[in-house]
Amino acid sequence: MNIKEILSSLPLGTAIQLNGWVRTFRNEQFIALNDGSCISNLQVVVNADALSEEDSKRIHTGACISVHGTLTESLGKGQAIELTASKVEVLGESNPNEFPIQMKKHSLEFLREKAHLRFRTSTFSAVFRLRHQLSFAIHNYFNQNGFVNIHAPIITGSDAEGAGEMFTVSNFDLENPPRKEDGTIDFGEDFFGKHTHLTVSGQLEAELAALALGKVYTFGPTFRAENSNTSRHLAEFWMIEPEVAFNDLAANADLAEDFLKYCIRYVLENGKEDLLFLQEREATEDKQKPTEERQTAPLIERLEFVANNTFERITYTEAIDILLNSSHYKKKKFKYPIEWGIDLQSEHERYLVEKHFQKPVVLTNYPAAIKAFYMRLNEDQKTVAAMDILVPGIGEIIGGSQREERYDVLLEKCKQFNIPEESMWWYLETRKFGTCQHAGFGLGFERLVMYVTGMTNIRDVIPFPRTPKNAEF
RNA sequence: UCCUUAGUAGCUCAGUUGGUUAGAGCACAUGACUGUUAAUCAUGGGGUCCCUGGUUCGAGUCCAGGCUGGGGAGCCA
Repeated sequence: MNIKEILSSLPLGTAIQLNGWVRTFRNEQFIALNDGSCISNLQVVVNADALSEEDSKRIHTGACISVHGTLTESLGKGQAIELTASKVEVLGESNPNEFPIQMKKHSLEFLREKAHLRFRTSTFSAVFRLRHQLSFAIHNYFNQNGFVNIHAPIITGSDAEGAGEMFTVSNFDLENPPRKEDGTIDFGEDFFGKHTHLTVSGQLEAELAALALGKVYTFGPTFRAENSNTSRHLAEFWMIEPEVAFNDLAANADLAEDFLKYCIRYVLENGKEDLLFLQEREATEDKQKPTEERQTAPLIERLEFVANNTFERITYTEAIDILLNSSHYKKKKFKYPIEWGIDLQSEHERYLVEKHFQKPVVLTNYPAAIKAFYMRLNEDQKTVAAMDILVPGIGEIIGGSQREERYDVLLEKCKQFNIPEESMWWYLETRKFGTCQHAGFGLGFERLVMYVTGMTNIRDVIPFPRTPKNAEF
Protein backbone atom coordinates (compact mmCIF):
# COMPACT_ATOMS: atom_id res chain seq x y z
CA MET A 1 0.00 0.00 0.00
CA ASN A 2 1.31 3.44 -0.87
CA ILE A 3 0.27 6.84 0.49
CA LYS A 4 -1.96 7.61 -2.49
CA GLU A 5 -3.96 4.43 -1.90
CA ILE A 6 -4.08 5.02 1.86
CA LEU A 7 -5.40 8.55 1.51
CA SER A 8 -8.04 7.61 -1.04
CA SER A 9 -9.47 4.70 0.98
CA LEU A 10 -8.69 5.77 4.59
CA PRO A 11 -8.47 2.20 5.93
CA LEU A 12 -8.59 2.87 9.68
CA GLY A 13 -7.22 0.15 11.90
CA THR A 14 -5.21 -1.52 9.12
CA ALA A 15 -1.70 -2.69 10.00
CA ILE A 16 0.73 -1.78 7.22
CA GLN A 17 4.36 -1.45 6.32
CA LEU A 18 5.39 1.68 4.42
CA ASN A 19 8.66 2.93 2.94
CA GLY A 20 9.39 6.54 2.13
CA TRP A 21 11.50 9.63 2.57
CA VAL A 22 11.35 12.00 5.52
CA ARG A 23 10.22 15.53 4.70
CA THR A 24 10.28 16.83 8.30
CA PHE A 25 10.73 15.36 11.76
CA ARG A 26 8.89 17.57 14.21
CA ASN A 27 9.07 17.46 17.94
CA GLU A 28 11.04 14.18 17.79
CA GLN A 29 7.67 12.54 17.41
CA PHE A 30 6.03 13.44 14.10
CA ILE A 31 7.46 12.44 10.74
CA ALA A 32 6.01 13.88 7.53
CA LEU A 33 6.63 10.95 5.19
CA ASN A 34 6.45 11.06 1.40
CA ASP A 35 6.72 8.04 -0.89
CA GLY A 36 6.33 9.78 -4.24
CA SER A 37 2.94 8.22 -4.99
CA CYS A 38 1.22 11.57 -4.55
CA ILE A 39 1.77 15.13 -3.44
CA SER A 40 0.53 14.51 0.11
CA ASN A 41 2.63 13.32 3.01
CA LEU A 42 1.47 10.82 5.60
CA GLN A 43 2.09 11.76 9.22
CA VAL A 44 3.89 9.02 11.11
CA VAL A 45 3.56 9.20 14.90
CA VAL A 46 6.57 7.75 16.62
CA ASN A 47 6.46 6.90 20.31
CA ALA A 48 9.55 6.09 22.36
CA ASP A 49 8.99 2.31 22.18
CA ALA A 50 8.95 2.32 18.36
CA LEU A 51 12.27 4.09 17.94
CA SER A 52 15.40 4.07 20.07
CA GLU A 53 16.88 7.40 21.06
CA GLU A 54 19.92 6.50 19.00
CA ASP A 55 17.87 5.87 15.85
CA SER A 56 15.84 8.99 16.52
CA LYS A 57 18.97 11.05 15.98
CA ARG A 58 19.47 9.41 12.58
CA ILE A 59 16.20 10.73 11.22
CA HIS A 60 16.54 13.98 9.28
CA THR A 61 15.01 15.55 6.22
CA GLY A 62 15.83 13.33 3.27
CA ALA A 63 16.38 10.07 5.19
CA CYS A 64 14.75 6.90 3.89
CA ILE A 65 12.81 4.91 6.47
CA SER A 66 10.62 1.84 6.75
CA VAL A 67 7.64 2.01 9.10
CA HIS A 68 5.48 -0.73 10.55
CA GLY A 69 2.32 0.53 12.19
CA THR A 70 -1.42 0.95 12.29
CA LEU A 71 -3.52 3.54 10.47
CA THR A 72 -5.45 5.55 13.01
CA GLU A 73 -7.67 8.60 13.13
CA SER A 74 -5.44 11.62 13.70
CA LEU A 75 -5.58 13.48 17.00
CA GLY A 76 -4.08 16.53 15.32
CA LYS A 77 -5.86 19.00 13.08
CA GLY A 78 -3.80 18.95 9.89
CA GLN A 79 -4.78 15.49 8.65
CA ALA A 80 -7.59 12.93 8.87
CA ILE A 81 -5.43 9.85 9.19
CA GLU A 82 -1.98 9.06 10.53
CA LEU A 83 0.29 6.07 10.90
CA THR A 84 0.99 5.14 14.51
CA ALA A 85 4.34 3.40 14.30
CA SER A 86 5.20 0.22 16.15
CA LYS A 87 8.60 0.00 14.53
CA VAL A 88 10.70 2.46 12.53
CA GLU A 89 13.81 1.38 10.70
CA VAL A 90 16.28 3.80 9.12
CA LEU A 91 17.10 2.39 5.67
CA GLY A 92 19.25 5.29 4.49
CA GLU A 93 20.53 8.18 6.53
CA SER A 94 20.75 11.71 5.20
CA ASN A 95 23.52 13.74 6.76
CA PRO A 96 21.85 17.08 7.53
CA ASN A 97 25.14 18.93 7.15
CA GLU A 98 25.43 17.76 3.57
CA PHE A 99 21.88 17.22 2.31
CA PRO A 100 21.01 20.44 0.46
CA ILE A 101 17.22 20.14 0.31
CA GLN A 102 15.44 21.62 3.27
CA MET A 103 11.79 21.85 4.17
CA LYS A 104 11.71 25.47 3.15
CA LYS A 105 11.35 27.35 -0.04
CA HIS A 106 14.30 26.87 -2.35
CA SER A 107 14.78 28.85 -5.52
CA LEU A 108 14.24 26.90 -8.74
CA GLU A 109 17.68 28.10 -9.87
CA PHE A 110 19.30 26.47 -6.84
CA LEU A 111 17.37 23.23 -7.35
CA ARG A 112 18.38 23.16 -11.02
CA GLU A 113 21.96 22.70 -9.85
CA LYS A 114 20.77 19.82 -7.67
CA ALA A 115 18.86 18.05 -10.42
CA HIS A 116 19.74 14.64 -8.94
CA LEU A 117 17.93 15.54 -5.71
CA ARG A 118 15.20 17.92 -6.82
CA PHE A 119 12.82 15.01 -7.36
CA ARG A 120 12.60 15.03 -3.56
CA THR A 121 10.75 18.34 -3.51
CA SER A 122 6.98 18.69 -3.77
CA THR A 123 7.19 20.98 -6.78
CA PHE A 124 9.36 18.70 -8.91
CA SER A 125 7.63 15.48 -7.93
CA ALA A 126 4.34 17.13 -8.96
CA VAL A 127 5.83 18.36 -12.25
CA PHE A 128 7.26 14.97 -13.16
CA ARG A 129 4.11 13.08 -12.22
CA LEU A 130 2.20 15.48 -14.52
CA ARG A 131 4.83 15.01 -17.23
CA HIS A 132 4.11 11.30 -17.05
CA GLN A 133 0.35 11.90 -17.19
CA LEU A 134 0.81 13.97 -20.34
CA SER A 135 3.07 11.42 -21.97
CA PHE A 136 0.48 8.74 -21.27
CA ALA A 137 -2.36 10.97 -22.50
CA ILE A 138 -0.57 11.52 -25.80
CA HIS A 139 -0.13 7.83 -26.54
CA ASN A 140 -3.70 7.24 -25.39
CA TYR A 141 -5.11 9.86 -27.73
CA PHE A 142 -3.34 8.61 -30.82
CA ASN A 143 -3.96 4.98 -30.04
CA GLN A 144 -7.67 5.58 -29.54
CA ASN A 145 -7.81 7.44 -32.84
CA GLY A 146 -6.13 4.75 -34.92
CA PHE A 147 -2.65 6.24 -35.22
CA VAL A 148 0.48 4.09 -35.49
CA ASN A 149 3.47 5.10 -33.38
CA ILE A 150 6.59 5.34 -35.54
CA HIS A 151 10.04 5.32 -33.95
CA ALA A 152 11.97 7.74 -36.14
CA PRO A 153 15.74 7.31 -36.15
CA ILE A 154 17.76 9.34 -33.66
CA ILE A 155 20.89 9.21 -35.80
CA THR A 156 20.20 10.62 -39.23
CA GLY A 157 22.14 10.86 -42.45
CA SER A 158 20.00 13.56 -43.99
CA ASP A 159 21.64 16.93 -43.59
CA ALA A 160 19.02 19.24 -45.00
CA GLU A 161 16.03 19.22 -42.74
CA GLY A 162 16.38 22.93 -42.25
CA ALA A 163 15.20 22.94 -38.66
CA GLY A 164 18.39 24.23 -37.12
CA GLU A 165 22.00 23.50 -36.29
CA MET A 166 22.77 19.81 -35.82
CA PHE A 167 25.07 17.81 -33.56
CA THR A 168 27.50 15.65 -35.49
CA VAL A 169 27.61 11.95 -34.63
CA SER A 170 31.06 10.55 -35.28
CA ASN A 171 33.30 7.73 -34.24
CA PHE A 172 36.47 9.56 -35.28
CA ASP A 173 39.46 10.30 -33.11
CA LEU A 174 38.84 14.01 -32.68
CA GLU A 175 42.58 14.69 -32.45
CA ASN A 176 43.28 13.16 -35.81
CA PRO A 177 40.33 12.51 -38.13
CA PRO A 178 41.00 11.19 -41.65
CA ARG A 179 41.24 14.03 -44.12
CA LYS A 180 40.75 14.36 -47.85
CA GLU A 181 43.40 15.85 -50.08
CA ASP A 182 41.85 19.30 -49.75
CA GLY A 183 42.15 19.11 -45.95
CA THR A 184 38.46 18.63 -45.14
CA ILE A 185 37.40 15.77 -42.90
CA ASP A 186 36.69 12.56 -44.84
CA PHE A 187 33.43 11.31 -43.37
CA GLY A 188 33.48 8.48 -45.90
CA GLU A 189 35.86 6.80 -43.47
CA ASP A 190 33.50 7.30 -40.52
CA PHE A 191 31.30 4.66 -38.88
CA PHE A 192 28.33 5.19 -41.18
CA GLY A 193 30.41 6.08 -44.23
CA LYS A 194 28.95 9.57 -44.32
CA HIS A 195 28.47 12.65 -42.18
CA THR A 196 25.71 11.85 -39.68
CA HIS A 197 23.84 13.89 -37.07
CA LEU A 198 21.42 13.64 -34.19
CA THR A 199 17.94 14.18 -35.54
CA VAL A 200 16.33 17.61 -35.35
CA SER A 201 12.90 16.26 -36.27
CA GLY A 202 11.19 13.00 -37.12
CA GLN A 203 8.82 14.69 -39.52
CA LEU A 204 10.28 13.62 -42.83
CA GLU A 205 10.40 9.99 -41.71
CA ALA A 206 6.85 10.29 -40.35
CA GLU A 207 5.71 11.49 -43.77
CA LEU A 208 7.15 8.37 -45.39
CA ALA A 209 5.20 6.20 -42.97
CA ALA A 210 1.99 8.23 -43.28
CA LEU A 211 1.99 7.66 -47.04
CA ALA A 212 1.39 3.97 -46.34
CA LEU A 213 -0.02 3.64 -42.85
CA GLY A 214 -2.37 6.62 -43.11
CA LYS A 215 -2.20 8.04 -39.62
CA VAL A 216 1.09 7.98 -37.72
CA TYR A 217 2.87 9.86 -34.97
CA THR A 218 6.36 10.03 -33.56
CA PHE A 219 7.20 10.84 -29.95
CA GLY A 220 10.90 10.94 -29.34
CA PRO A 221 13.93 13.01 -28.44
CA THR A 222 15.23 15.64 -30.84
CA PHE A 223 18.40 17.69 -30.74
CA ARG A 224 19.28 21.22 -31.73
CA ALA A 225 22.78 22.65 -31.52
CA GLU A 226 21.51 26.23 -31.60
CA ASN A 227 23.14 28.51 -29.05
CA SER A 228 19.75 29.38 -27.61
CA ASN A 229 19.77 30.75 -24.09
CA THR A 230 16.13 31.25 -23.21
CA SER A 231 13.58 29.82 -20.83
CA ARG A 232 11.82 28.12 -23.76
CA HIS A 233 14.64 26.21 -25.51
CA LEU A 234 16.58 23.03 -24.88
CA ALA A 235 19.36 21.36 -26.87
CA GLU A 236 17.63 18.01 -26.19
CA PHE A 237 13.86 17.95 -26.11
CA TRP A 238 10.99 15.61 -26.86
CA MET A 239 8.71 16.17 -29.78
CA ILE A 240 5.37 14.77 -30.87
CA GLU A 241 4.84 14.77 -34.63
CA PRO A 242 1.62 13.38 -36.06
CA GLU A 243 1.33 13.03 -39.82
CA VAL A 244 -1.92 12.16 -41.59
CA ALA A 245 -2.49 11.17 -45.20
CA PHE A 246 -5.39 12.96 -46.98
CA ASN A 247 -5.63 15.72 -44.35
CA ASP A 248 -5.62 19.32 -45.51
CA LEU A 249 -4.64 22.35 -43.44
CA ALA A 250 -8.08 22.74 -41.84
CA ALA A 251 -8.20 19.08 -40.84
CA ASN A 252 -4.68 19.43 -39.50
CA ALA A 253 -5.75 22.34 -37.29
CA ASP A 254 -8.82 20.37 -36.16
CA LEU A 255 -6.56 17.50 -35.13
CA ALA A 256 -4.15 19.77 -33.27
CA GLU A 257 -6.93 21.50 -31.37
CA ASP A 258 -8.72 18.29 -30.47
CA PHE A 259 -5.45 16.68 -29.41
CA LEU A 260 -4.37 19.59 -27.19
CA LYS A 261 -7.79 19.70 -25.51
CA TYR A 262 -7.73 15.96 -24.88
CA CYS A 263 -4.32 16.18 -23.18
CA ILE A 264 -5.45 19.05 -20.99
CA ARG A 265 -8.71 17.33 -20.02
CA TYR A 266 -6.81 14.14 -19.24
CA VAL A 267 -4.54 15.95 -16.83
CA LEU A 268 -7.45 17.84 -15.26
CA GLU A 269 -9.08 14.48 -14.56
CA ASN A 270 -6.03 12.48 -13.52
CA GLY A 271 -3.64 14.99 -12.00
CA LYS A 272 -5.90 17.33 -10.06
CA GLU A 273 -3.99 17.17 -6.76
CA ASP A 274 -0.66 17.99 -8.35
CA LEU A 275 -2.29 20.78 -10.36
CA LEU A 276 -3.80 22.20 -7.19
CA PHE A 277 -0.42 22.18 -5.52
CA LEU A 278 1.23 23.95 -8.45
CA GLN A 279 -1.66 26.42 -8.62
CA GLU A 280 -1.08 27.33 -4.97
CA ARG A 281 2.63 27.60 -5.58
CA GLU A 282 2.09 29.90 -8.54
CA ALA A 283 -0.30 32.09 -6.53
CA THR A 284 2.28 32.46 -3.77
CA GLU A 285 4.99 33.34 -6.29
CA ASP A 286 2.72 35.84 -8.01
CA LYS A 287 2.27 37.81 -4.80
CA GLN A 288 5.95 38.77 -5.05
CA LYS A 289 5.55 40.06 -8.61
CA PRO A 290 4.29 43.36 -9.96
CA THR A 291 0.64 43.22 -11.01
CA GLU A 292 1.31 43.27 -14.77
CA GLU A 293 3.47 40.14 -14.56
CA ARG A 294 0.92 38.11 -12.60
CA GLN A 295 -1.24 35.40 -14.13
CA THR A 296 -4.67 36.56 -15.19
CA ALA A 297 -6.40 33.50 -13.71
CA PRO A 298 -5.49 30.51 -11.53
CA LEU A 299 -3.78 27.59 -13.30
CA ILE A 300 -6.72 25.18 -13.33
CA GLU A 301 -9.08 27.90 -14.53
CA ARG A 302 -6.72 28.68 -17.41
CA LEU A 303 -6.56 25.01 -18.41
CA GLU A 304 -10.33 24.61 -18.22
CA PHE A 305 -10.72 27.70 -20.37
CA VAL A 306 -8.52 26.23 -23.10
CA ALA A 307 -10.21 22.84 -22.88
CA ASN A 308 -13.68 24.34 -23.22
CA ASN A 309 -13.23 27.11 -25.80
CA THR A 310 -12.76 27.05 -29.55
CA PHE A 311 -9.36 28.24 -30.70
CA GLU A 312 -9.38 31.40 -32.77
CA ARG A 313 -8.34 30.78 -36.37
CA ILE A 314 -6.96 33.59 -38.50
CA THR A 315 -4.62 33.92 -41.44
CA TYR A 316 -1.24 35.59 -41.27
CA THR A 317 -2.62 38.37 -43.49
CA GLU A 318 -5.53 38.98 -41.09
CA ALA A 319 -3.11 39.00 -38.16
CA ILE A 320 -1.05 41.71 -39.84
CA ASP A 321 -4.23 43.78 -40.34
CA ILE A 322 -5.23 43.37 -36.69
CA LEU A 323 -1.78 44.43 -35.54
CA LEU A 324 -1.63 47.43 -37.88
CA ASN A 325 -5.06 48.61 -36.71
CA SER A 326 -4.35 48.10 -33.01
CA SER A 327 -4.10 51.07 -30.68
CA HIS A 328 -0.92 49.44 -29.41
CA TYR A 329 0.61 49.89 -32.86
CA LYS A 330 -0.73 53.42 -33.28
CA LYS A 331 0.81 54.41 -29.98
CA LYS A 332 4.10 52.99 -31.31
CA LYS A 333 4.40 50.49 -28.49
CA PHE A 334 5.79 47.70 -30.67
CA LYS A 335 9.55 47.61 -30.85
CA TYR A 336 9.74 45.74 -34.15
CA PRO A 337 8.14 46.73 -37.47
CA ILE A 338 4.97 45.09 -38.75
CA GLU A 339 4.75 44.54 -42.47
CA TRP A 340 3.34 41.83 -44.71
CA GLY A 341 6.15 39.44 -45.61
CA ILE A 342 8.24 39.54 -42.46
CA ASP A 343 7.81 37.15 -39.61
CA LEU A 344 5.88 38.09 -36.49
CA GLN A 345 8.01 38.84 -33.45
CA SER A 346 7.36 37.46 -29.97
CA GLU A 347 5.79 40.76 -28.94
CA HIS A 348 3.31 40.58 -31.83
CA GLU A 349 2.33 37.01 -31.06
CA ARG A 350 1.89 37.88 -27.40
CA TYR A 351 -0.31 40.81 -28.28
CA LEU A 352 -2.59 38.69 -30.46
CA VAL A 353 -2.89 35.87 -27.93
CA GLU A 354 -2.80 37.68 -24.60
CA LYS A 355 -4.38 41.04 -25.40
CA HIS A 356 -6.50 40.84 -28.53
CA PHE A 357 -8.05 37.36 -28.42
CA GLN A 358 -7.11 36.20 -24.90
CA LYS A 359 -7.24 32.57 -25.99
CA PRO A 360 -5.19 30.15 -28.12
CA VAL A 361 -4.86 31.28 -31.72
CA VAL A 362 -4.22 29.24 -34.85
CA LEU A 363 -2.34 31.35 -37.36
CA THR A 364 -2.35 30.05 -40.95
CA ASN A 365 -1.06 30.76 -44.45
CA TYR A 366 2.25 32.48 -43.85
CA PRO A 367 4.39 33.97 -46.64
CA ALA A 368 6.31 31.18 -48.35
CA ALA A 369 9.67 32.89 -47.93
CA ILE A 370 9.65 32.70 -44.13
CA LYS A 371 8.59 29.06 -43.83
CA ALA A 372 10.17 25.66 -44.54
CA PHE A 373 10.61 24.18 -48.03
CA TYR A 374 8.23 21.26 -47.50
CA MET A 375 5.12 23.39 -46.83
CA ARG A 376 2.46 23.37 -49.56
CA LEU A 377 2.38 26.40 -51.83
CA ASN A 378 -1.07 28.03 -51.93
CA GLU A 379 -2.94 29.09 -55.09
CA ASP A 380 -1.81 32.70 -54.60
CA GLN A 381 1.80 31.52 -55.14
CA LYS A 382 2.84 33.78 -52.24
CA THR A 383 1.75 31.92 -49.12
CA VAL A 384 2.07 28.37 -47.86
CA ALA A 385 -0.40 26.15 -45.99
CA ALA A 386 1.38 26.56 -42.66
CA MET A 387 -0.12 26.84 -39.21
CA ASP A 388 1.25 27.85 -35.83
CA ILE A 389 -0.72 27.48 -32.63
CA LEU A 390 0.05 30.20 -30.11
CA VAL A 391 -0.97 29.99 -26.47
CA PRO A 392 -0.86 32.64 -23.75
CA GLY A 393 2.32 32.62 -21.69
CA ILE A 394 4.32 30.25 -23.90
CA GLY A 395 3.91 31.57 -27.42
CA GLU A 396 4.31 29.02 -30.20
CA ILE A 397 3.50 25.55 -28.94
CA ILE A 398 2.69 23.84 -32.24
CA GLY A 399 4.04 24.39 -35.72
CA GLY A 400 2.67 22.45 -38.66
CA SER A 401 1.56 22.50 -42.27
CA GLN A 402 -0.02 20.76 -45.15
CA ARG A 403 2.94 19.28 -47.02
CA GLU A 404 3.89 19.90 -50.62
CA GLU A 405 2.80 16.70 -52.34
CA ARG A 406 3.40 17.85 -55.95
CA TYR A 407 6.74 16.53 -57.21
CA ASP A 408 7.52 19.41 -59.56
CA VAL A 409 6.65 22.10 -57.04
CA LEU A 410 8.67 20.39 -54.29
CA LEU A 411 11.67 20.02 -56.59
CA GLU A 412 11.47 23.73 -57.39
CA LYS A 413 11.27 24.59 -53.65
CA CYS A 414 14.39 22.49 -52.97
CA LYS A 415 16.25 24.56 -55.53
CA GLN A 416 15.01 27.83 -54.03
CA PHE A 417 16.11 26.75 -50.54
CA ASN A 418 19.48 25.41 -51.80
CA ILE A 419 18.68 21.87 -50.72
CA PRO A 420 20.62 19.38 -52.88
CA GLU A 421 18.21 17.09 -54.68
CA GLU A 422 20.44 14.05 -54.22
CA SER A 423 20.35 14.32 -50.43
CA MET A 424 16.55 14.27 -50.45
CA TRP A 425 16.04 11.59 -53.13
CA TRP A 426 14.11 9.32 -50.77
CA TYR A 427 11.76 12.11 -49.69
CA LEU A 428 11.17 13.21 -53.27
CA GLU A 429 10.41 9.63 -54.34
CA THR A 430 7.29 9.53 -52.18
CA ARG A 431 5.96 12.28 -54.45
CA LYS A 432 6.63 10.12 -57.50
CA PHE A 433 4.95 6.98 -56.22
CA GLY A 434 1.35 7.34 -55.10
CA THR A 435 1.63 10.83 -53.70
CA CYS A 436 -1.36 12.40 -51.96
CA GLN A 437 -2.43 15.37 -49.92
CA HIS A 438 -1.18 15.08 -46.33
CA ALA A 439 -0.48 17.23 -43.30
CA GLY A 440 1.06 17.14 -39.85
CA PHE A 441 2.49 19.18 -37.04
CA GLY A 442 5.13 19.19 -34.33
CA LEU A 443 4.46 19.78 -30.67
CA GLY A 444 7.31 20.46 -28.26
CA PHE A 445 6.53 18.15 -25.37
CA GLU A 446 8.30 20.29 -22.76
CA ARG A 447 6.33 23.35 -23.88
CA LEU A 448 3.13 21.41 -23.30
CA VAL A 449 4.36 20.39 -19.86
CA MET A 450 5.21 24.03 -19.13
CA TYR A 451 1.78 25.16 -20.17
CA VAL A 452 0.00 22.54 -18.10
CA THR A 453 2.12 22.90 -14.96
CA GLY A 454 2.45 26.69 -15.15
CA MET A 455 6.21 26.38 -14.79
CA THR A 456 7.90 29.29 -16.54
CA ASN A 457 11.34 27.83 -17.28
CA ILE A 458 11.67 24.84 -19.62
CA ARG A 459 14.64 23.57 -17.58
CA ASP A 460 12.20 22.78 -14.78
CA VAL A 461 9.95 20.43 -16.71
CA ILE A 462 12.56 17.93 -17.98
CA PRO A 463 14.49 15.88 -15.43
CA PHE A 464 17.97 16.63 -16.74
CA PRO A 465 17.99 19.67 -19.03
CA ARG A 466 20.59 19.96 -21.79
CA THR A 467 21.39 23.58 -22.57
CA PRO A 468 24.47 25.41 -23.88
CA LYS A 469 27.36 24.92 -21.43
CA ASN A 470 25.37 22.50 -19.32
CA ALA A 471 25.23 18.70 -19.55
CA GLU A 472 25.66 17.86 -15.85
CA PHE A 473 24.17 14.57 -14.60
C1' U B 1 25.10 35.17 -30.29
C1' C B 2 23.27 40.17 -28.48
C1' C B 3 21.15 43.35 -24.44
C1' U B 4 20.46 43.47 -19.23
C1' U B 5 21.09 41.94 -14.20
C1' A B 6 23.30 39.23 -10.36
C1' G B 7 27.22 36.09 -7.68
C1' U B 8 28.64 37.36 0.47
C1' A B 9 27.54 31.10 5.77
C1' G B 10 24.34 24.76 3.61
C1' C B 11 19.78 28.09 1.84
C1' U B 12 17.38 33.23 1.36
C1' C B 13 19.47 37.82 1.79
C1' A B 14 21.57 42.73 4.32
C1' G B 15 26.38 45.00 4.21
C1' U B 16 26.16 53.10 3.98
C1' U B 17 31.21 57.52 0.95
C1' G B 18 36.71 52.26 0.28
C1' G B 19 38.22 51.98 6.94
C1' U B 20 38.73 48.04 13.26
C1' U B 21 36.98 41.34 14.49
C1' A B 22 31.69 40.71 7.57
C1' G B 23 25.83 40.35 9.92
C1' A B 24 20.36 38.48 10.14
C1' G B 25 16.56 34.71 9.43
C1' C B 26 16.20 29.63 8.28
C1' A B 27 19.05 24.98 8.58
C1' C B 28 22.59 22.29 11.88
C1' A B 29 24.53 20.88 17.15
C1' U B 30 23.43 21.02 22.50
C1' G B 31 19.69 21.89 26.21
C1' A B 32 14.45 22.90 27.59
C1' C B 33 9.47 21.51 26.16
C1' U B 34 6.46 17.17 24.42
C1' G B 35 -0.01 16.26 19.87
C1' U B 36 3.47 18.87 16.58
C1' U B 37 1.83 20.94 11.28
C1' A B 38 8.14 24.80 7.82
C1' A B 39 6.58 23.53 16.21
C1' U B 40 8.51 26.96 19.94
C1' C B 41 12.39 29.04 23.39
C1' A B 42 17.74 29.48 24.94
C1' U B 43 22.89 28.75 23.78
C1' G B 44 26.66 27.51 20.21
C1' G B 45 29.56 26.20 15.84
C1' G B 46 29.73 27.66 10.78
C1' G B 47 32.80 32.44 5.53
C1' U B 48 38.01 30.79 -0.82
C1' C B 49 32.77 37.74 0.12
C1' C B 50 32.68 33.58 -7.94
C1' C B 51 37.96 33.57 -10.27
C1' U B 52 42.40 36.28 -12.08
C1' G B 53 44.86 40.76 -12.30
C1' G B 54 44.99 46.04 -11.07
C1' U B 55 44.28 50.95 -8.25
C1' U B 56 45.06 52.13 -2.92
C1' C B 57 48.26 52.91 3.37
C1' G B 58 43.78 49.84 3.23
C1' A B 59 39.00 46.39 -1.40
C1' G B 60 33.08 42.36 0.05
C1' U B 61 32.84 47.64 -1.74
C1' C B 62 36.44 50.92 -7.15
C1' C B 63 38.62 49.36 -12.31
C1' A B 64 39.75 45.49 -16.31
C1' G B 65 39.26 40.55 -18.08
C1' G B 66 37.02 35.83 -17.37
C1' C B 67 33.45 32.04 -15.41
C1' U B 68 28.49 30.87 -13.90
C1' G B 69 23.19 31.89 -12.95
C1' G B 70 18.52 34.88 -13.87
C1' G B 71 15.42 38.01 -17.19
C1' G B 72 14.69 39.73 -22.27
C1' A B 73 15.81 39.27 -27.75
C1' G B 74 17.15 36.35 -32.06
C1' C B 75 16.64 31.13 -33.82
C1' C B 76 12.56 27.78 -32.98
C1' A B 77 9.33 23.41 -30.70
